[in-house]
Amino acid sequence: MAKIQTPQPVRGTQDMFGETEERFAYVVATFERVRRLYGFKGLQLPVIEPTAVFARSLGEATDVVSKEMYSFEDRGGDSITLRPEFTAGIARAYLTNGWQQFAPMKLSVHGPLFRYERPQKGRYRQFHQIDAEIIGAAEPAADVELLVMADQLLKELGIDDGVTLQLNTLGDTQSRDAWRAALVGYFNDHKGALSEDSLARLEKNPLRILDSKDPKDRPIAEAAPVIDDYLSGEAQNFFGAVTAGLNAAGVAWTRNAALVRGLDYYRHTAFEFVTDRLGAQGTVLGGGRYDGLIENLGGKPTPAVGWAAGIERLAMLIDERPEELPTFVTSEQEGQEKNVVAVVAALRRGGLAADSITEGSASKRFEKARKKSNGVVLLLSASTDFDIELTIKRIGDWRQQPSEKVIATALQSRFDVLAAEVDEANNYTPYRLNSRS
RNA sequence: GCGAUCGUAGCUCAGUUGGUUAGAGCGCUGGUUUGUGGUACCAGAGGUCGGGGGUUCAAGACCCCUCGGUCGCCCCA
Repeated sequence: MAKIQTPQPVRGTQDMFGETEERFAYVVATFERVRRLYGFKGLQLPVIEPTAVFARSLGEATDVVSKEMYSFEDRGGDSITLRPEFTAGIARAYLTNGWQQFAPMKLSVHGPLFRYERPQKGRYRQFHQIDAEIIGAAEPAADVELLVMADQLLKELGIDDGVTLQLNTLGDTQSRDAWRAALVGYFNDHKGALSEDSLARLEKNPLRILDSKDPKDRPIAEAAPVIDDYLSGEAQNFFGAVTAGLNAAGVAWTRNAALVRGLDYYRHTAFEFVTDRLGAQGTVLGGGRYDGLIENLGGKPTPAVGWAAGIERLAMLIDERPEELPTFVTSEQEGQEKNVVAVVAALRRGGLAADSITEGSASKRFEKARKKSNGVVLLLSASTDFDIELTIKRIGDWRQQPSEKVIATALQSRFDVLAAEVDEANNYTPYRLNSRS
């Protein structure tokens, strides 16, 4: 008989479980809490969008659009793309749902994204981001609010240490275009000295030559025209207001005049929270202002700012998460399964995580319960039709604090007291024997 | 898409210049011991040595191809 081959997972995808999943869930939960503090509404969006949503907004020449999208024709012949980022889909939803009426809108999303890239640490083909956007707000206060929120999120995740906020302005469209033209001219004059990669960038995205890592390019990049010389007075004032706001809010930042973002839609504020703890994947959270995007999708000119952060990258940076384990219930003798079920149900109804073991010998049961528990094991030692005698075992400090017995009647009301007592044991407060009442 | 490196049990790894039946620890399963029960002991299950081809009397080891992981480049969160 031919052996059945188990299909391998798709390259660049991952199955998350245990510690990895705990970290992931913690990042999402923290984000959900923090975004509410700032009044950002949640969103649920489709994973698939018409290909045009991304092609028009990110820029046809960007790597994401030209070679990294999962695009396919569906059975109706429409070109569909698995979303490679959030911003374009949010802008599309804003327009097709007529959300202009709610502007300015503070929105947040999280979920899976797809890019066909070479996988490595912190880079996957299916990856996940948290994302926050403010649509319909032209004032620098919106940029500041998003950055302050990002800063608080990273602090609450405990990863602000070693992560720095790099900030730049790309100016308004006129400033950006003038600067870009100057850069192209400058780099063309130094074509001979540029690396091969940068020669390709000169055609596609000349701004990116500025943060090339190639030592050949560094001296040329460092002597290149700087955006500051091309900023209009308005753009200067805007950037000044953003930095003043950050200072007022106590958010640390550093200017990085070479910081340009990869996607075409960015204007004015551009920023990245970077770390050196993730190898080649230095950016942990990044974003900026994209005042031109909504127009590109057929809407009226609408100012907007936003950022996104990779959940996997954040999850790799946070401290170890203690696994959340339940209280365990087991019995000393055989034939107590029914009462074990009753006790576990009572604990769960009382809001406590609980589980049970009924298989195996008494010593194996206790051993297993001990290992899988949160440190509290309820040992059901005897029972009558009305009473269940339980011993509360606190693993770890049994020498100092002898385990104590509690008797619960089988009446439902009495189980509430039991739940409260187990809750106390879970919290390692001094245990108090509760006499039968 | 380019370069480098690695792949042996569920996990972490050992495996000599190619040489009998591929090992250890942890984990898992069963048992013994103990007895308000834990750190002891015994036994067992579990391996296409990533996959395919080649060299050889003989390949986990050497060669080629391929798949996958990791690290850079690129890109980006």
